[in-house]
Amino acid sequence: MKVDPKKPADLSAQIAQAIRDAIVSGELIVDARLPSEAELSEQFKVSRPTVREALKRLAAQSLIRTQRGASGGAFVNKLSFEDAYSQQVTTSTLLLSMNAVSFDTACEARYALERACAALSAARHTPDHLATMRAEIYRQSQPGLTDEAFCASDVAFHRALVDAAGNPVLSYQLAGAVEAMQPLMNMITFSARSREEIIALHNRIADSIEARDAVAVDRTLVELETYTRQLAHDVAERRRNPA
Amino acid sequence: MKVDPKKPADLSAQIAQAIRDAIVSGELIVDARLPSEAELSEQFKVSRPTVREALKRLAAQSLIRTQRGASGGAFVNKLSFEDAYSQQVTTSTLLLSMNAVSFDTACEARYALERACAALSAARHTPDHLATMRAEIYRQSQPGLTDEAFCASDVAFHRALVDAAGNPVLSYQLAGAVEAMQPLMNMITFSARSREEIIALHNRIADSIEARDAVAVDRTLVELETYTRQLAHDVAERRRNPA
DNA sequence: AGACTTTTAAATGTCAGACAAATAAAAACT
DNA sequence: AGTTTTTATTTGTCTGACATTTAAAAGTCT
Repeated sequence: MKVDPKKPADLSAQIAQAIRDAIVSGELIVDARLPSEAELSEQFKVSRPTVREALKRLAAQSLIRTQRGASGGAFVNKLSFEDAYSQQVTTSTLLLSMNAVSFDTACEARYALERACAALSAARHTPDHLATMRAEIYRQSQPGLTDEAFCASDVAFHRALVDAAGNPVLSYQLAGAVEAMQPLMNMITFSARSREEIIALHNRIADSIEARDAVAVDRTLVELETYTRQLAHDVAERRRNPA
Repeated sequence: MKVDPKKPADLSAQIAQAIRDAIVSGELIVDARLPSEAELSEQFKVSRPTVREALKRLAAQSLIRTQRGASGGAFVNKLSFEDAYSQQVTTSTLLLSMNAVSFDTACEARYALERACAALSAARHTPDHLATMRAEIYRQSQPGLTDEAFCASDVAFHRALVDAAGNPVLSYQLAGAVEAMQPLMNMITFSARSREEIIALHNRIADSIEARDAVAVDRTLVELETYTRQLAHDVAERRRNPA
């Protein structure tokens, strides 16, 4: 591992990249201990603060963890689905908020992805998943629920639907997309009437899942997408022209 | 923004989180300039190296960019789809390699996601996307292509298929999943016979896209998934029992 | 000998101060 | 007015030091 002192990038960025490459390529395996900061600064011929900046970059990506004390140091971190998931949520959320992604675009993506696992969820769901979905539907039907709480429960419902597919890779990818949409969803004020409608659709989805009827799940998700986009459209219309 | 000196986390992690929160909440908007490192170290009552470690953490997530010189400093970065995409690829790749995700699981996720945008791609593709797909198919048919190059072209083909959906959010989510699978795919040695088969399927996909026949695209993707998994299964079998 | 306590060494976390390098704005000079 | 020079600001890097944590080694007592 070397660094090029005449490259434009910062030394700490170069060092971070060198170590990152070593991890991705498998040269450094999970739980392997990196050389100490003092040793790294010798190897790379830079000062300790520079090495530390590089290590913090890697820590920010959950690629390493550090431990103090004797026999401490920096260790290659086993990237868990949860770590990856939370990173994805942060990234997706910012991406949506910073790039003026329209509600329609985000919504379309979300439901397209969700429909991708509907068939698997119908086939493989366990009683657990179904129970979670029913519980969230019940919560959604409680009167006096704030819009935020309603949306949060909506996210939990769809999360359960995705998890029911029993594929952790799918869960990690989709849950991020679904959760990232929550801020956009929160901009919608749900009338009592629209909540009823959504809950009815959720019930149909749960029923279809229980009946292992993939086609019905898909059809209902399409309806839910259409309805959600209609709601957003109405909100936008009312904001433009408050009658 | 404050930090709690008796919290377990490192000061630099706390400061990074405080600034991250300010960005996510919209308190700091895109292209806003953060206070200089000297000012931040005063505000947070920590030294400059500690502030710098915090800033490097944020830079690693593409949340800020820094510029040297007068009127330089750290600026809130507009997270581009490309930045988000490359982060996702890194994360997904590591996730697959570190968690012993089976080929079947990853493959299932990949094709489930890809089929999610097949209908949109059939409906919305431009001549550009189709041309890219055809070009990659042509490249795949060249003799003497290494397995790595064949896989890379495969990724490019599927990338074009996903992009044809015309939804950048979908592209960002899916392309990461597809690309992350490449290392797993590279473990397969493609015989001349299997390449032919895959190219034939690619051709059928391109034809179906051109005909805007969503059902045919979906059906062919299912075939391709089945075939890919069969290939991987054969490879595993041959490795276990080299006849 | 065995269990408990103390010491020690190694490592990260933090700090202070300094200089280098880049860069834009201000000043000086045609 | 246009060009060059100077200057101030800010990040990038280095050196050296001390604080804190932690596991292992050494010591001590029963």
